Amino acid sequence: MGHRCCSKQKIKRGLWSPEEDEKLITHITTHGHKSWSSVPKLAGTSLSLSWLQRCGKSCRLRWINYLRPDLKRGSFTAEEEQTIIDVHRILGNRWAQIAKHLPGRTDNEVKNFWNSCIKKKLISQGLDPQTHTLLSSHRRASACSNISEINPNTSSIFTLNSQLIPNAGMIPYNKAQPDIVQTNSTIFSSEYQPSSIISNNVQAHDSPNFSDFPYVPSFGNTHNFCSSSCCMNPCAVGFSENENNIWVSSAENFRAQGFEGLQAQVEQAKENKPSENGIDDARELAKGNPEMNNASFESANFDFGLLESVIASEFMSRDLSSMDELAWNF
DNA sequence: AAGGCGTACAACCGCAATCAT
DNA sequence: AATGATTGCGGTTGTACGCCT
Repeated sequence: MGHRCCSKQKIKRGLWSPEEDEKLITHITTHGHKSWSSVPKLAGTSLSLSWLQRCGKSCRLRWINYLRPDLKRGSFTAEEEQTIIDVHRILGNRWAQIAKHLPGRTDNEVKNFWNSCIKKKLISQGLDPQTHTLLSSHRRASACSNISEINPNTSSIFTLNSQLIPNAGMIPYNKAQPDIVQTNSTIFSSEYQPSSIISNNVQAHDSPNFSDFPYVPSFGNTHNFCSSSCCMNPCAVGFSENENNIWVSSAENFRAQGFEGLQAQVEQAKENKPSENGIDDARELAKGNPEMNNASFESANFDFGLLESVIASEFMSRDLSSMDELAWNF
């Protein structure tokens, strides 16, 4: 066994001893590492010790993951954890890329933390750790069988459904400021202040004419997001063309149509193009149908953390040419 | 006290990309 | 251009350690 690069040599494996660490640190800090394959032979000689019986690959890994002076040791903070989740939602298992957003952390560390902690946490919240969407079992469990029972006081013809995750950073809608989405992050409050929201997972439970209706127009200034009838996981989110509107889709719709399909629907509605999915109705609403604008949305809840993260990913794809250029300003 | 088990994390492996010749 | 060496990466394994019975 052993590495091909050093199969002829007497190579030690397993955990590193303090002496081995010392040899490697001394060598790297004084000579650097021009070639990792030559490091083992050179390391130790300056201390009049025997050469390091490790292969270059092992030396490199030990230095990068453990001995580098700029590493941040200790447990991950809540902010780091959230960053990992957010970037993972965008990039997937690209640990090296994710680690670049966490100064002092290595890809190995991030990967281990993901596998040992975050993964389990997401699963316990009913989220698929790979797709970040609601697991099918939880989706079924959270589905509302009778919305009017849950929210008997609402007069709304629509109920916007979502699951509410604790500590997701939700702040109640502020009537004085007509932007409907507020979070405790800077993404919405400083950069974008959307004035309305479009959803294509709205259930028009009182009107059979709107049974497959895909959009909801402006919420207006008098509605909030602070009550409790819910079953939608807003997994796909995007901005409309003028960036005053956000559209939100359920996990089901996202899978069925993909991001671009949903965005196309929104754009189609804005351009007055009829479609087979009730877009004519959406168009009328978007133009300001007063009956619809009077609809109450007192029953809507959102997972703002998730919403924010998905929108963040939309920022990335719009503003940056490459995933590698992700720049975070939290 | 000792063995079993689960967890966290360090380290290894194989592969692909990149570099040097 | 071809080829071997090196580097970087993600998946997987191994090991130390704490907890429980």
